[in-house]
Amino acid sequence: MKYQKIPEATIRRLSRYSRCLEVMEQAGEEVVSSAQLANRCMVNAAQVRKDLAYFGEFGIRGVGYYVKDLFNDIKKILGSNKEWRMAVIGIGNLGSALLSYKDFLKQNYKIVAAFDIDPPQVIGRVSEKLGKPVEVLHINRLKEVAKERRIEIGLITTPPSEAQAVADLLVEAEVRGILNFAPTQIVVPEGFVAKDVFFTTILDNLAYLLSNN
Amino acid sequence: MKYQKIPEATIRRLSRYSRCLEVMEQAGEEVVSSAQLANRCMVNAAQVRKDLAYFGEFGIRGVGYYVKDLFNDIKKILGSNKEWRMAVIGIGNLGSALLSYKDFLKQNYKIVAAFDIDPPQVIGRVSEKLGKPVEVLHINRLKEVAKERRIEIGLITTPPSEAQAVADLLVEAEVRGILNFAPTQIVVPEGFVAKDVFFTTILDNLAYLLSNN
DNA sequence: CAAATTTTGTGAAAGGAGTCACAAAATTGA
DNA sequence: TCAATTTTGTGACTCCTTTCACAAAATTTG
Repeated sequence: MKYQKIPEATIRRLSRYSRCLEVMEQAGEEVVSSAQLANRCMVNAAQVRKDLAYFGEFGIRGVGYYVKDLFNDIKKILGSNKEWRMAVIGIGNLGSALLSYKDFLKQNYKIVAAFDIDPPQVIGRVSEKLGKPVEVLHINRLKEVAKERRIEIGLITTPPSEAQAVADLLVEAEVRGILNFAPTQIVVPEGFVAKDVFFTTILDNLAYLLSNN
Repeated sequence: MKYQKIPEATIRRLSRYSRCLEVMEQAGEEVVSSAQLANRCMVNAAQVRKDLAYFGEFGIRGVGYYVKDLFNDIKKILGSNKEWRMAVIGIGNLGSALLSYKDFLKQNYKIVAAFDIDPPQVIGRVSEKLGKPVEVLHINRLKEVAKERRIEIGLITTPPSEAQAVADLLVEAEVRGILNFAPTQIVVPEGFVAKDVFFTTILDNLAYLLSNN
């Protein structure tokens, strides 16, 4: 396992394999071949093996992969075996949706704080749907609370005009991971990671495919 | 402009260029060079020119691109110049969020219908935030209403267990574009387009980057 | 009006990612 | 125990995407 740059596509696929393996494990399946896994995930069998090869040898020749072990190994690779503590900043519609997104969020991603800027009807409101209730706090408490609750990921759901300012606050609070839902590109310093989720890009993509088929 | 398969990455970047150009146009900028545009979008200048070259010649040598014209041309390419009429199926938290997502949705993507299965507290409820109010209807009216309101894109925000069934309904109703937010892979026949938005994949990606830096 | 400057459009080169094909390793069965 | 079978791990190949580099076209300047 000598070092190589790992393609982002590989990481995305690992996440997919992980989802499949979870289902298989729950279904009581014990062993899976690269061909079977590939089938379920709609990819090439060699692709599955190549992706895994970046990180080591997980299979047994002539047999395949032990579902349970592979599932754990992939989670370890992705870092999704640990619990990630997240904060939502901007409690409008999308922020509220995320706060009660139980069905969509895997158990290891926990929202443990929520912030907004002042609207009195929001501050202090409590979301109880996801395990422990989460109280909405004023944004000026971000730094203090981030430390206290060991927050590692911030979800930005403010209007675009505020997104970069919020990102700066998160950086200051040493929250190293940012997922930005506002339709504006976020910039963060070295050592931090920001991903933009552009809703519009996805729709534009769909529109293009619909227009040209 | 002879035919070539256009990479999906190109389409994603065009959407990005489009967003930048919109801002530039509003700022009153009239001309932009590939280098400037590339800078703003964090890509290579040759990349910008190559991407555009798939579709024709839009620039003037020695000058650059007219912001307004290029913006229009790209919208035409993407099919985002026309109005797209959408329906949300599954009015839980995420569905509700989408219904009032004004800030995040561009003007040409309009939600003109909302469906759910039976919960009486939801059916008949009206979302007014986005221009015209949208009443939540029972899912069994999907086919009829889809035709009536000329719906072209369906947004699936049901629990994962129902997602494929809803997709099948949309196919039956000849809604050709599907954006699926449920964490399960959707399959549609030839001639239809389905995109999955896996929230968890994005978070896994972030977790990986945070764990390995 | 011609030389200098700018910037596009594009062929060629470089770099990555995906697929193929097969040796190596494990198992099964006679 | 050994041949047949299965399936992994991986080098080689192919295909696709990005970057480079430069001729061609337009503008600006003296």
